[in-house]
Amino acid sequence: MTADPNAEIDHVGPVTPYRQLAEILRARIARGDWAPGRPIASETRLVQEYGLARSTVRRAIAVLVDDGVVWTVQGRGTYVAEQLPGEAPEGGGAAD
Amino acid sequence: MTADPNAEIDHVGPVTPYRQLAEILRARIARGDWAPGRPIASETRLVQEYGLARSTVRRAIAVLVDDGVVWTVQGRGTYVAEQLPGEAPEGGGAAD
DNA sequence: AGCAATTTGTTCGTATGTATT
DNA sequence: CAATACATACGAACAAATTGC
Repeated sequence: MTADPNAEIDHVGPVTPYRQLAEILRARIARGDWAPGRPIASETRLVQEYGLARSTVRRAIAVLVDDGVVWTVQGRGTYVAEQLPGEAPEGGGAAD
Repeated sequence: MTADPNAEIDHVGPVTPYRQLAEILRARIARGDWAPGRPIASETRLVQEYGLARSTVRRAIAVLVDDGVVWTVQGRGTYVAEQLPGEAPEGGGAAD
């Protein structure tokens, strides 16, 4: 079961905001909001979009970095991995 | 009697973790792990090193701040005091 | 070369809720 | 009930890297 990419943050339920955001971002990437090799929204942008503190946004992103879904470059941004975890590398051919 | 600067946190004994950490850090400063005027390890680092919650680490540091062993600056770090409590100021000369 | 804007990295300050002792 | 400990969240300041002018 994947998260709803259009979901908003629920500050009441049992799931913490940073976990919610991590799954939302994961869903948005899977949906194609940001293509592999391209940067996702900046932390500041996500702060504004989801009404969370930057530290919370960073925590959510850290989850995805840990999962290999994105990687970050200081001064540049956070990029979607070329090979998403669980995705087969390009080229459908069988090995030699 | 001073604490063992190489000690780890004992979650079983009667001495609470934050007090243990305070004494360990005090011992490490006395030993010279961090020189006067220089920053000690960050809270996050200590959290990882000692397997404690940040709030517990902060509580330990608060003890040392209270004792004048260190002082903290938001956004910068926690610094070892130039004149450690109980230490005579430099220069052996008599006062004027 | 310098400067400003943007963006991520790091750090401490504070508060709340929950659980344990 | 009080003290302790942990997880989470928001806030603020500063540092470092990148980019464009």
